[in-house]
Amino acid sequence: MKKYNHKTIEEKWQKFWNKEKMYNVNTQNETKNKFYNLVMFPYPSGDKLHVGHWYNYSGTDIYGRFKRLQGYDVMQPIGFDSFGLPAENYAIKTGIHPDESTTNNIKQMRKQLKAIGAMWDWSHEVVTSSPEYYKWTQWVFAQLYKNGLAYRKNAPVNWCPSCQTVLANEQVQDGTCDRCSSEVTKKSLTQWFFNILKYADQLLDHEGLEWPEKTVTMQKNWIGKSKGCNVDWLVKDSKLKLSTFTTMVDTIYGVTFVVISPEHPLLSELITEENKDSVQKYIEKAKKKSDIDRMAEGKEKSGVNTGMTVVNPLTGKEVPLWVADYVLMNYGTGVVMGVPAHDQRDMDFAKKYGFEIVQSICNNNDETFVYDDVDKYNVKGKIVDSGEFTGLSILEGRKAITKKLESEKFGKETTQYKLRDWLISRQRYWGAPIPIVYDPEGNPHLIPEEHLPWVLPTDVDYNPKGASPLATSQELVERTEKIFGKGWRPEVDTMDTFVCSSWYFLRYPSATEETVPFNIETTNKWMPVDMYIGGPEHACMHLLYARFIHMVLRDLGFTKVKEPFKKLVHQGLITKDGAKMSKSKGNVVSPDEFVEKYGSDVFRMYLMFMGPYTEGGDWNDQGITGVMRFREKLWNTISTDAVIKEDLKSEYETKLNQTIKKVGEDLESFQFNTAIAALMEFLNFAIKSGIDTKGKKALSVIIAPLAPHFAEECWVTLGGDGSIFNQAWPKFDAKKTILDTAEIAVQVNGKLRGNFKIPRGTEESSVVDQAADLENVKKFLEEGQIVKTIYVPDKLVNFVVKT
RNA sequence: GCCGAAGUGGCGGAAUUGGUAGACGCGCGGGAUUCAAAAUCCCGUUCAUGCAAGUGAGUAAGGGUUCGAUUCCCUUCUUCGGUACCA
Repeated sequence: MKKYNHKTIEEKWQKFWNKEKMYNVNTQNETKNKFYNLVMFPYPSGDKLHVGHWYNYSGTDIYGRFKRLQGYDVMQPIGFDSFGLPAENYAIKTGIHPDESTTNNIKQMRKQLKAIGAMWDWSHEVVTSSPEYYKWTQWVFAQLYKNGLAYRKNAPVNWCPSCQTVLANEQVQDGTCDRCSSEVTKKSLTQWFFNILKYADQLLDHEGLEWPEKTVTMQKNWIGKSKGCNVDWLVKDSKLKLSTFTTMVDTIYGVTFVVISPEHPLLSELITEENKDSVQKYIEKAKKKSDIDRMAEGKEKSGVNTGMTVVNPLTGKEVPLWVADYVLMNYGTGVVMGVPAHDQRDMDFAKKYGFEIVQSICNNNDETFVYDDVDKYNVKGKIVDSGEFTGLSILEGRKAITKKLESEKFGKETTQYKLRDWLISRQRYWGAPIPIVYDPEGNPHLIPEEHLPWVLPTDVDYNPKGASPLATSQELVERTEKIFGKGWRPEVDTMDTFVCSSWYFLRYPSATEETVPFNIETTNKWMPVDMYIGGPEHACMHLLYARFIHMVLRDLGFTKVKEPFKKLVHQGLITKDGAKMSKSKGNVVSPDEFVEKYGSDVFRMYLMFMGPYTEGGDWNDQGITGVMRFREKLWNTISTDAVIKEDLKSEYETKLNQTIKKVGEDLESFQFNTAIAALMEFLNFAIKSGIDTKGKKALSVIIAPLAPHFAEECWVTLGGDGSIFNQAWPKFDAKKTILDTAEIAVQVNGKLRGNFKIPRGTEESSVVDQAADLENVKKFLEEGQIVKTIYVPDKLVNFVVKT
């Protein structure tokens, strides 16, 4: 028996896999059972890989290797999502070009990714900041543009007046700039949008996707479709009309005020002279507050009177028009009808400013209620004090009132979404340039495909004053004029990095192709992604954007596949001392020292043994010795000759079959912790019973996804041929997974009083008799009369005794 | 505020079509081995009580359904995550 030297052994096998190109997939080849195993690609940060990445990629690789052993042609690509803010900030700080720092970080991370010993297919690597990739990101933009899905409109950005620059949300701290602490304001810029709303209904349909229920719910809530009614209110002494959106038009007789958002474009025309000052002040104050600030103030409402009144189209009643920042401009119409009797927020507002509270609906017990759950009350309540509609059920009333409003042209049934169109413009340097140029009249034109990649200029000031960095490039202007003519100007904004990551899964299988973004035939062969693994924080952004872009390209005929990600799993978060790991907190745990000391196999097994994959957990290294001991014992057992003890042979068979079954099921469902526990249990038994070569081989194969280098070494030690990953997952005999004896628990009134063994399948009467005969059971049975006996075959007897 | 998830030994965690709570591992205690230590092996390890057999309590707290509840229902508390006051 040789000593197990993880360092040389792991190095040896990584070299072997590399040399044999074992995990490089030729996507041109025919395949009957492809398996596209995908993990969300990393951002190449200067922090390098931490244990959280290892956790993420270990689970991915375990699943991929498991699928390979099950006979699938597995493709498990990796790449880098390399455009983004951190590299740009680093450049501003150090003067090092983002391209240089990014390239260095990628080099570092490649090395670390290789140390995992994962079956990455490096032949299909993508780097989103390379011209070879972003050329096609620009092509994606072009497809949307040509099909009317990309358009320009004004949208506000965070603006630091002191730095003269646009700030990301994360750069705004309590309303101030995180660099210079001056107060951040809003500035309106013309920006590019993708019309994701057009796909809202399709995105709501998750049919056929094997996704966590929670994620589907989150996306549905994010899209937030709701049916309701727009109602028009005439403004008294004015020619203006205000439209409100409501999902509860049935309460329109209970309206006692109307509230308008401080950002509403018509607001300036809706203030009486005497209220001008106070409203102006209020608007100024609201402008400075971010949406998060507004929310942080909790239930405390604020508002101010415009002095105007509006007219209820059904009752003719005049109600006051107020301004309040609890009304958001970016949802509905930016104007809300106030129904304090049945809406909590309106109730809070009315109580604070003394508005009348008028009931217009009640439940079936004639009680009033706050209308916070549409579905709950649809069926239950009815309309009261509402003229001709009184007495109708809420649902009937809603229909009747909508109909009346429509016939009198004061309203219209409408559908609203919470989802907004996707703003893709960024006033940043380190991103894919938007492939647009403007003619001398300022009209946008798509840059023809022959000029792609429309390369990112290098002669720029990363920290410009007042405009996007690309605006400082002389070369970009010259290039534009040279190609398009005098007076033509380039677009200077770049694309949101989410655009880069919204189609990379289409690029992977075709990554070696230079003339197309992706080969349609290859795509139809390899898509959809069969398993997609990544953090739950991407539920509403990346996972929605990627589905959207995929749907657009699908509708344009580039793929026949309906949805990009068939199965989805979210790994849990690994924290350190309860906090997310970050350089700024100084709690980043590097995997490198553990890999050095224990090896990749032990380290990844330990990470997986910490708990369920989807839960994550707080990092500590206290238990890693247990996994280390497990590997040592397993190595000793496999590399030592032994025979199975005669008296334990049948139990051994059962245990082995049980373990093969259990480990297979657990790997399939990402319960790696219990898979490892089952392997440990089997090893503990095998040390007692002895194990033959057939058993050792089976054991090596089922542990291979978890400890790939170790398994390879076991395989050659056992005289196996080639790589263990060309073996098949062992079959188990279902009949042999069940022991022929069973243990019966005996309860009296549900309390355990004893147990005994029976041959499986013993007759009920016999088991009950034996149970009643146990000394400790007798004692309790004598205390009263047996009124009932419950028998669960091969499991339990419960005597119900009455005293 | 709203939405979602989760609370089990000293610690990480296991067990749910309702059927013996604490698998597996860490740690700890005892023993073997050793001149000694490390490593390794064996035994024990939810708490209380008892020499023991056993008994009582116990899965965040309180109630309910049931012969039987970590598992189902209601209420409350705590922690974590998400958040765009969605009319």
